[in-house]
Amino acid sequence: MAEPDTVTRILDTAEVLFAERGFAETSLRNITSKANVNLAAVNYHFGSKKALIQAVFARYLDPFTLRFHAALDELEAQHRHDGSTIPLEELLETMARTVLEVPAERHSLKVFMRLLGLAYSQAQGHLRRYIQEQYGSVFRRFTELVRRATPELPDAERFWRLHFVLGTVIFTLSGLDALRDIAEQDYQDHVSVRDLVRRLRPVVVSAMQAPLPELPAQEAV
Amino acid sequence: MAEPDTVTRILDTAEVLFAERGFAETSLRNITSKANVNLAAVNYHFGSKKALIQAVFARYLDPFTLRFHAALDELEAQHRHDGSTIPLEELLETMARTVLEVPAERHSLKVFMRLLGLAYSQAQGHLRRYIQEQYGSVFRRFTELVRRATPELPDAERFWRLHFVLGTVIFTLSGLDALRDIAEQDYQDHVSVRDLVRRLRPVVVSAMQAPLPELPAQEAV
DNA sequence: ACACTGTTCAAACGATTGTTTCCAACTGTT
DNA sequence: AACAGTTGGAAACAATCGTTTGAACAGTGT
Repeated sequence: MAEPDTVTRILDTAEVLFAERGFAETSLRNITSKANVNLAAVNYHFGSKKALIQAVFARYLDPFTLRFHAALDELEAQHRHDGSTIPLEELLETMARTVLEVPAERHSLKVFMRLLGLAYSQAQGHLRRYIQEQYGSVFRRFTELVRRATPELPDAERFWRLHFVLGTVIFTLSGLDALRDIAEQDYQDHVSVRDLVRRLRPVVVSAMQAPLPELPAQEAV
Repeated sequence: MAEPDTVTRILDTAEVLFAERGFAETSLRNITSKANVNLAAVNYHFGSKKALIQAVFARYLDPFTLRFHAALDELEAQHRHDGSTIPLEELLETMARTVLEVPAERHSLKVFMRLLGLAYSQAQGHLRRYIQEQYGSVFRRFTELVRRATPELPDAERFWRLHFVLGTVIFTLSGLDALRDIAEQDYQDHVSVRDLVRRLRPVVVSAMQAPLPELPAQEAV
């Protein structure tokens, strides 16, 4: 088998170690020694550790945004000539399918989700800002379609609910290994990622379609 | 005003810095200089940085478990003499009330939630293990009550759904500041923590009561 | 007065971090 | 074959990390 080139070996090793231990807890020496490349290679090829982290994300997110845009194009085309709005279930289904599809090619979904979870829980959130700036457009397109699919929801309410379910998905899938251990020993429940997605589906839909909250209690202190 | 003692000053400063920047990214020198105590004070009073982190959690979780046990006692007593089972909404309501109540006294709920989020997203999860071991009993008691409140759910399904909503709550409240910024500038929506809890209520209830997923791939091996 | 306790302090320890330097090895063009 | 430019590698860089040390300090009891 032909050895992958240095850049690829670094990325492959880095994403696994980052996912396992976090960014600050993973040293460049850790990565380079496990990847069998020289320590200086990271700074040579990527410039800095921070740039390496962003490169790891880009390798997942670039193909994801591409495919997701394509999938949304197709979805919109289907519903254009009959003039119907895309139902919420189809939107969520499309997103789920794309998320499952992308890393399945070469990388691991578990790693991808763990990285996303880390990015969002990251301290001052300069990673979250990077993701928001770099990939915010596809997210805005998605939310606009969700808006048309759920006209009964006030804009602010929909915004929060989308983040509620985002939390559910990222939290669950990024902590998958630990949760799976507990589930197996407590309930003899052997669950795959696809099982989990199947379990998530009705929960997410119900969450989005939940009744509106009662009117805000008297604000002001 | 009387200066709090050294231990308290360290804890007060540490929890804020940990919540802002994470555990690995916050150095002891950072904490001690801001708290106006000597660097060696941390190792003297707590033994190690890891022990300090656990102490920060204990200061939140110890009073929480105490009050939550008491609240559940009261709830069970109310429903004992009329023989009814405690409805899910009341269970969730009680938990929410306790969570809001505890840090309100002296510390910040935002900090508490951020710490919880960090603990769960933490790498190898030795913090999660610590929390699980130290405070697992109150969580098990709660899940057992939820079990009686939702007899129609298979055990495994309820387990996963509880973690789904746990993800929603922790993810949302721990990333509150960043999300609030976006919400305000995009929707002129000024939310307080209590607003968010009000918004969470119907979503969480609907998520727990969502229809069962379509037929399992292969349940019960 | 002394000894004993718990606490604070400045200084240093060894280890590890991200990054840079300098030279050898290689690649492709002339 | 000779050169120029790119890539690889071992070593060193300065900075920062958590932790330890030993002395000074303040009370308390005898």
